[in-house]
Amino acid sequence: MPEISKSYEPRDVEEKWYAAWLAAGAFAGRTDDAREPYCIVIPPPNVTGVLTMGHVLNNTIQDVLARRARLEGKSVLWLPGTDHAGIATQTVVERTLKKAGEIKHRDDLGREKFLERVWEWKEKHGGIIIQQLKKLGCSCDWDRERFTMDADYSRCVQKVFVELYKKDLIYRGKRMVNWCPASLTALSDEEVVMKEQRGTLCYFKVEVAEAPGTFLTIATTRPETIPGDTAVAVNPKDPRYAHLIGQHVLRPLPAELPREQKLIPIIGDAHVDFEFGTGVLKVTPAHDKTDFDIGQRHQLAQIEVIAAAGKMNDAAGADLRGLDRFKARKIAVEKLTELGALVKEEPYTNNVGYSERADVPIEPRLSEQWFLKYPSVEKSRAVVASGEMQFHPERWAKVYDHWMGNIQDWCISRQLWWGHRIPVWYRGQEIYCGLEAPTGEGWTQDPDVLDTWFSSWLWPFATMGWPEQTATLKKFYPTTTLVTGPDIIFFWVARMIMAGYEFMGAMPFKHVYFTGIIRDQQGRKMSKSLGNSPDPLDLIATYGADGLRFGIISLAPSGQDIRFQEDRIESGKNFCNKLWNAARFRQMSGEAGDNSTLAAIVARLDAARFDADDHAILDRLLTVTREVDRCFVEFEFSAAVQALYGFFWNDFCDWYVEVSKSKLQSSDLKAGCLALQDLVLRQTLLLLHPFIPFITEELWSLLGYSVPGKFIEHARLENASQLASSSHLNGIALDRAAVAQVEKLKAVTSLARALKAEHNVASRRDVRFLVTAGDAEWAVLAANLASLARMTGAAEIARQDSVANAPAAVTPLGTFYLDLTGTVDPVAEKIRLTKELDALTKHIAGTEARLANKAFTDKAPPAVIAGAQKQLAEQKAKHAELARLLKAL
RNA sequence: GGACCUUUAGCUCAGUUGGUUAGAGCGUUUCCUUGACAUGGAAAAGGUCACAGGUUCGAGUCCUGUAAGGUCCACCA
Repeated sequence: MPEISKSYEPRDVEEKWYAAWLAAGAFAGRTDDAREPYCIVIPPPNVTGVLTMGHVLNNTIQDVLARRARLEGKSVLWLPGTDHAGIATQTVVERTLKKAGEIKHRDDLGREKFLERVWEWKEKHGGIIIQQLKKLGCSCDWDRERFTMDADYSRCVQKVFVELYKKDLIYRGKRMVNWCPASLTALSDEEVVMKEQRGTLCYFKVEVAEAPGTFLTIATTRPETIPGDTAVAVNPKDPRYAHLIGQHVLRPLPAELPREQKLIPIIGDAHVDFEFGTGVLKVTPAHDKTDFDIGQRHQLAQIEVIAAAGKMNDAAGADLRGLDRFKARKIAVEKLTELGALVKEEPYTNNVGYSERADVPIEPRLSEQWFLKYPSVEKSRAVVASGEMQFHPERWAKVYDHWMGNIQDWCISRQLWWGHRIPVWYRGQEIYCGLEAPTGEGWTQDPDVLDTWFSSWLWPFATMGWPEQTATLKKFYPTTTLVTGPDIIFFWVARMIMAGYEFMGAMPFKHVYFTGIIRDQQGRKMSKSLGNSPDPLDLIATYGADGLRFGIISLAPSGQDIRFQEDRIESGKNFCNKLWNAARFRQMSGEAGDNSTLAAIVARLDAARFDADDHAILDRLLTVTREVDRCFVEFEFSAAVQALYGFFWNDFCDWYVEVSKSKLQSSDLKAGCLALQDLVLRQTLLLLHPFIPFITEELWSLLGYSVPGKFIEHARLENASQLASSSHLNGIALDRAAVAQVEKLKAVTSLARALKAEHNVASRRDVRFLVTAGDAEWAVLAANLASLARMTGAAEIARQDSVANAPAAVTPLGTFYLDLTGTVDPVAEKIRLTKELDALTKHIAGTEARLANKAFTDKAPPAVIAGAQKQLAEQKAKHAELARLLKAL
């Protein structure tokens, strides 16, 4: 067996094992066995993307789940892939080509040529994030990697479109949509983010045509759309204006129009809030969603004044024509001023919709688009509400339910080139929808493509070969767990559920785990533009993939946003080093580990020869195993990692390994002690493996725990019960008294060390402790004298009947005196003891008061009362001893 | 406007159905290279659990309200 080096160097180990796992086919999802399936489909990252901290968190969790499931003996498939990410990718490629000076606009290339370039780009950059996921250790079945624009995947998308079209769930209509003037495409409501914006509220007056000299004042944030106004609306219950309904006003712009063309009606509509502004609303049905609705109710004309790219068109009039919409806003105000129509301007803050991708204000615009009436809504809503599909944390179920209850039709067409082309053809008034182009002359296909999410929503089954009833679908659908961020609960999760019911007749996953959002120290979301995100690959280079994984999991509490702290990643690395060195110590202490199964090792352990420390560490091992178990059931990964950290560092290394150092001197105790170390190390490696797969695999191998030629990942050398229930450990009769005894020894050690530290001899290893103790207490101490002396750095620990004039500590196993004749400062010692005594006196008073309270003794459960009584007795005993020491000074 | 979340040590967070003297990591202070590990060991300092009421023998934990911060949804020109 090769010698374990002094410190852990992740790089070589990681590369070696990843290659070995791939070579062994350890990640292959198998359909040819009878084991219980466990399946995760990856949230497909954008094909042109690079790994972010969000990906690290999300994919680490998925890998943890997949690897744990493998260790539990399940048949695991983690299905990977990437998303074509319509707008994002098209924008990136177009921008790059522009920068290179190749084109001014994608039209310069034309659709076919441009798409060729996007595919080239995809081939060149598409694999980057996949390689990065491998560096992180992700155990995906890479042979099954899918892409949302693969030929057969595209086929699924088209099939789904055609089916929904035939069910009349997909329809085309001229509607008010969110138009992105930068990308020149429609967007769904989910792709629009509201941003607060400081602007101006502009008040202008219009004359009532039927009553010259009477003016109405209107407040607006968008004076540039005045040429598109086709009415003025007031609330019919508003006493100020109700009598004017049915009359007309003269719209001030475009100024050049003749009077009769400026006349627009005054209408009454309940939507108008008479508290707001002046209570008079200008109605622009072609450029505002609410106004569009009002226009529908009153059959108003729609005058479009802003063209697709956000520039004013001819209808906007001579003054505004050709101007950018924001420039036009200023000019419109100037024009109103010239006309004497401007009343005032005041600063105003309101919310404006922005295109999430292009980050420009969207323009509500009338256009011909395809819409989807969501299918299987009720089932999808009910499955979450009933708890049949579980959200973790549960509260996201409410958010989901609220959205499902207020669901709006989905605008699925996009005026882009990169994406799935809409399978619809036109010839004159004829429309044909089908998988293949219709036969006959003169048909032209709809130029639009589908929203990226219209392909993503099929991900859980389109990746498995649907619509064929493949073995993969049969074995792994519905999948087990989806791990994703709550920010795409509507974009993706909800839609996948609906698609699952509509096309598979079953929910797509049983659990959805929502990770937190990773933020920087100031609480800002990590983003490329802010430059506040560390590069995960740098972190891997510095701390190792295991260190990064351990760190990110440990700082990710379930369901809360995460403040990133690099020192937690560092502590992940340190933990790996600790694990490494504990294994090193084991290796240096004696022959290589036993390579039989854990169950066999346990069977050979001679429980009768366990000492108290053995019982104590087994007790802790059992506890942490069960705790990790619970954490997996409840999706509390950071708690699992913290439990393992505490167990291994404090209970095993700081105590058990330290006390072992004495036992290893004894030929009598050595074998048993090493066997127990092996047991703990094996179990700990198994429990840790899902979180830190590389180092655990390496140590498992270096310690000789492998069955020859196999390793943890694919050997499944030990079956599910190993990990899940620790049933093999349940067979060992743990001695509770021994466990309690070790707790006392730990307390004694700590108090003795503190005593030394307080007297500035912490580092000396030649001090003597004198102990006054009862026979029973001394018996315990005597049995552990060697390790106790080592742990406290004492040359000797000796029993005495009484000790005078020495600093002392009252411990659960007698009073310890520090034998430092001549160096005691009675005054300081007196102050120290008095302080301790005072604190204790207060506690005793508190406990006594509690026990004297009849209400307490009547109503509190007996166990609580007994506990208080026991506590009081202990406090009093300690108090008496302290008082005696003080008196003796 | 509606809903949800958060508020505990200098920082980031735990704290299971209410029950001894509220914990961890990092940071800070002091000491230590003792034969796994200085990526380490030992000890210590540091908290009126946001605030105000209430329920209870007992509240960090349950209820009501308030404040601050955050997220999502809707949106009034």
